[in-house]
Amino acid sequence: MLKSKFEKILKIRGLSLTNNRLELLKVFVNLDKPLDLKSIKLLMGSIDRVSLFRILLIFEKTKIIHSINLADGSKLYALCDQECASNERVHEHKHIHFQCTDCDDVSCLPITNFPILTAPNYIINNVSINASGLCSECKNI
Amino acid sequence: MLKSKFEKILKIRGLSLTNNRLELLKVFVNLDKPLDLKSIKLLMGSIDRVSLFRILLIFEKTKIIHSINLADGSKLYALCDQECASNERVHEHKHIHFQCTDCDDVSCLPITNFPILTAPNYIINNVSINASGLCSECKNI
DNA sequence: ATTAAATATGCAACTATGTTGCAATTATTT
DNA sequence: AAATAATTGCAACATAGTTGCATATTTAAT
Repeated sequence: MLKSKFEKILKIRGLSLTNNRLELLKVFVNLDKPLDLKSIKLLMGSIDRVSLFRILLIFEKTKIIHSINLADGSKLYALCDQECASNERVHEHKHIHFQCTDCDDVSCLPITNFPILTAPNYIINNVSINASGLCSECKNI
Repeated sequence: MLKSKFEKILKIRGLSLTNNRLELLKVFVNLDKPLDLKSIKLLMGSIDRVSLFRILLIFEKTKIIHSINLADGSKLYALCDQECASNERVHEHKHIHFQCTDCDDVSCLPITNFPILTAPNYIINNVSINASGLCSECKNI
């Protein structure tokens, strides 16, 4: 029996194959954009709240997804790209999360020169940047 | 009857003088560092939860304080400095919130050159930066 | 294929932050 | 000092997130 790409993603990380996990994984892969809990709940149908939280947790631990805390206090969950998943150390993101103030969509900014911060007498190990404004689609409307 | 500096801060913003408001203001002014809700509750004694939230809200609206959403999802409330309070437009912060991974204290980074971000096809209006590492006190221990 | 062991699920119950409506209390105004 | 306006505390609610436990499902072993 052939394994789907979803089943492979779980198997590689040593996670057992369950309906809930496959369903949640499909939601993330098919939509491929950061989602808040409310959207995930809607898309997941009748899963138990606790089970959902537990799967989100284990997906985050095994780097299938990562969570994003925006500057406005809202929280999103998003699929990890290759860089996320391959980094064995701290789950650090050298990308910038951008929220469009028009369409509310959150995406990663295509930025090459991640700013390097220095401050006298401080040792800066981690920098997290969130930006907002108009995305490429909304700026032309 | 002479007005205390706390009473003046409230009066200037057209807020009526109440014990709760004066007490909360004193907490912020005397400690002068970002506080999470748990700490504020402890320091405030027997105030009702709802009243506390309402005062935090009105303090934020009148720019006595601002709230900080850290990259780890935690939320802090902190006194505004002059720049915050004088800015009539969006309550934008051209400073960087820094959390020490050793002592957990949150402070503002003394940074002069706030990085300017550009990305092709995006209009970036607001940039929020959180950093972590070792503060000036902990790095020497 | 069946069974045993390991794991995941759903439920009840709990904590924390945050919100709304309302009656009682406290500030401010006249 | 009285009338008006604003604030307070309470009950009740909503959402995010957690823990313990019995039941159900998956996986591993026979």
